[in-house]
Amino acid sequence: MSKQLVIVESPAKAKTIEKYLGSSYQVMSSFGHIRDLPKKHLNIDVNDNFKPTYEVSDDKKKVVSALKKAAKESEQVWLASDEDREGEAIAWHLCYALGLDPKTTKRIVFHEITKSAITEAIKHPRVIDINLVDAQQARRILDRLVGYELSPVLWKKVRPQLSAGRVQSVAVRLIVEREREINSFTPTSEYRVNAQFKLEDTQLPAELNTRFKNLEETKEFLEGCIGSKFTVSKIDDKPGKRTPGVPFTTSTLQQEASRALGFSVRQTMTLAQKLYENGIITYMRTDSPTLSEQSLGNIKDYVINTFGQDYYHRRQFKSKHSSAQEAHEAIRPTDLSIDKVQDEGQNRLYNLIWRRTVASQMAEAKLAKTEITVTVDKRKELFLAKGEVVIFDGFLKVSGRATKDILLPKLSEGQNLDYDQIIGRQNFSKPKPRYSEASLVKKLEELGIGRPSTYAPTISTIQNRGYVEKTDLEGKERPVETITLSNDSLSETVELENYGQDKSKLLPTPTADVTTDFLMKNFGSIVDYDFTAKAEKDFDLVAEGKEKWQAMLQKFYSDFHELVIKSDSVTREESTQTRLVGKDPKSGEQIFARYGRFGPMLQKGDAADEDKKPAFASLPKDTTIESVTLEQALEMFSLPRIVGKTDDGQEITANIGRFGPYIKIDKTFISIKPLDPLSITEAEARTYYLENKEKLSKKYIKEFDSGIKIVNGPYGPYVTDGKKNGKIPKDTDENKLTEAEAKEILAKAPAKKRSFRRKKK
DNA sequence: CAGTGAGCGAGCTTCCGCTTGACTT
Repeated sequence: MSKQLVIVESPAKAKTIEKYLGSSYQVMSSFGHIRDLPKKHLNIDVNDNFKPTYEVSDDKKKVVSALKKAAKESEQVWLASDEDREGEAIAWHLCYALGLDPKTTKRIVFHEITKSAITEAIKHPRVIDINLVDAQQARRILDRLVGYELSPVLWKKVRPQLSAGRVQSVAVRLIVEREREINSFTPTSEYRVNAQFKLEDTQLPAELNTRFKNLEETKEFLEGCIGSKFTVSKIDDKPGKRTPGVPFTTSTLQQEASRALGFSVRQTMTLAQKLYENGIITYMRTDSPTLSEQSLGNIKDYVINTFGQDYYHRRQFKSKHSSAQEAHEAIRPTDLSIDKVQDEGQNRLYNLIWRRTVASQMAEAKLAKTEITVTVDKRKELFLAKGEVVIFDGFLKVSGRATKDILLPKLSEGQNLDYDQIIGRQNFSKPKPRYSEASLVKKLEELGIGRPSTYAPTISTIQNRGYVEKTDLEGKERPVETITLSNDSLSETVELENYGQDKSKLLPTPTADVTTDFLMKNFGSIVDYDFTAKAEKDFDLVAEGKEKWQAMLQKFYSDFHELVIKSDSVTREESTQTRLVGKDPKSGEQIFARYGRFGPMLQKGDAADEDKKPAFASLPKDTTIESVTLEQALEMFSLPRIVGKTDDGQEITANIGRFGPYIKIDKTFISIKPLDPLSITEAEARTYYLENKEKLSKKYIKEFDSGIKIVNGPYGPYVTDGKKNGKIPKDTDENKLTEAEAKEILAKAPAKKRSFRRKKK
């Protein structure tokens, strides 16, 4: 029995390829990387040419032993991991884990999963490209060095458990700097003027080609309009066009799914993974917009058969980003005749992919654009009316992009017009927008930072480490001045406009501010926006065999490590941005604002004073280390504040704690976000107390005499004895559960996992 | 979740990139 073993990265891929290759081939998958640097410790000997220690990852032990067994039973092994840096390294690691010779083992690659591509690949095997492997090792080791030398500096200088890395620290920096830009932004305003001209049975809306600096200039213009003659001076007809979008890559799919469907980056990837596993779409982690020749042919047939020859237009695509490795093709349907999938979320995403793919091979939409110019005889400014009508829909037939025709009325040059009304309205400038998950991914891709498989995890990491919070922001109101000309008389009004609302945006926490400042000051070269791009150039030199990876790393590391050593002399006072706010008039003690172990805080008294422990308090709402005043600080030290009594006579106190403002009744803490403990009234506090009581009454379904409780938890009802929790089976009614049954569930439940909570004093 | 924060010091934390489950009590 002569067997051929082909090893790919993805199990879904393995299934498809096996079909194409026939029975003498067995196709297995490695499930991605199989060996890595162990998580604990650096595992790189910086004194011995950066010698790495690799080991088979825990979760890959089973996979590796299965592959080993299959390899032994095979006559020939074919390493078919992806054709990129990581894929080459996977092939190389496989050689070591399976006991194969990396110099002779057959290595094959293909960019698309089609029968012809795969049989062609089998005909042209090569051996592992060790230069490409070395480029991957350089990338891997550099990331480990940066991550594992920089993070401990943060533990010491800023706060434990923090992390830093080539990708995440830049992502955080982007968000921090954008927020600062927004906060220091002062809106300016200008005045736009819009006219409605009267026609027999319709109106002509037009906007003035000039914007005025202030209300006076606007008023002067409108006064000049009184008694003026308005004349159609020019009617300009121009052709226009619209082009379809490029087939999806991971990043553009995430952006479009967010824009059109409101999906988070993670949601999109989970749904896409399902579609891929079911064979509905091609691989979803790709940086290439390229369509395979075979799929181009299929789309061509589909478009011509469905819409006709006029609607077809062939286009092929290449990535604009130099960092792209293009090991896969674009994300597209595997079979265009599938137009629906069962699951609703998957179906919505699939629809997006289907439409984008087909539209990319369709003709441009043709538009007829019209611009009508209206002159005002006493003024040099012009009114412009713009119209746009689709005369050939082309790709718009399937793209799903809404287009609205703006049809202008038929007019002739020289024709005079009367106005119905002319309105001048104040218009404020806006700061750059905050980053959303999707726009952050877009920015990172532009900078060449991160890879398709890491966008979603990176967004999770910066949130889990407490650098970023996904937040909705309430808007504020501001007055907007409007001046209207109607029937030759002017009237001024002031309206209120809502501005500054934001939904699901990434906001930096104080931790992000302090950490970014620290990194910028002491490790500027690492958080530089070009750091990755520069490193990539070096990796390319290694991949081309022009430089040894050890030499490349040595150059990087000697500079980097020096920064690490130098950073040791930064005082905690500096890294925590300690600021003297003032003196307590009562005790004369100094009050500081600074960044503490749990975020920004206030400190009264000097820590160096051995006799007296300093007092601590939270920062008041909407203040920062820089902005908090002495008055505000003193108020915070007056907390906790006695608010009053509950109707059953218990004392209510209010304070701010780790999780924000709260009230306390006996031993119960109740969060009062967004209220302020300094201003909450007794009545408000009582309402919170009652609501809390009601919630608690619903939490416990039943309590047995033995102390065993049936509780309504966030994942469904469960049984607890205080030490262990047990899940109630779905087919059991929690309301009818007997004590004996509850005990049985508890007996079977696994011991509570050890939590990593901090030890209490 | 649970209402801290100095300092002392034990022992812990941490990177990026490639894959898919397991499944929260």
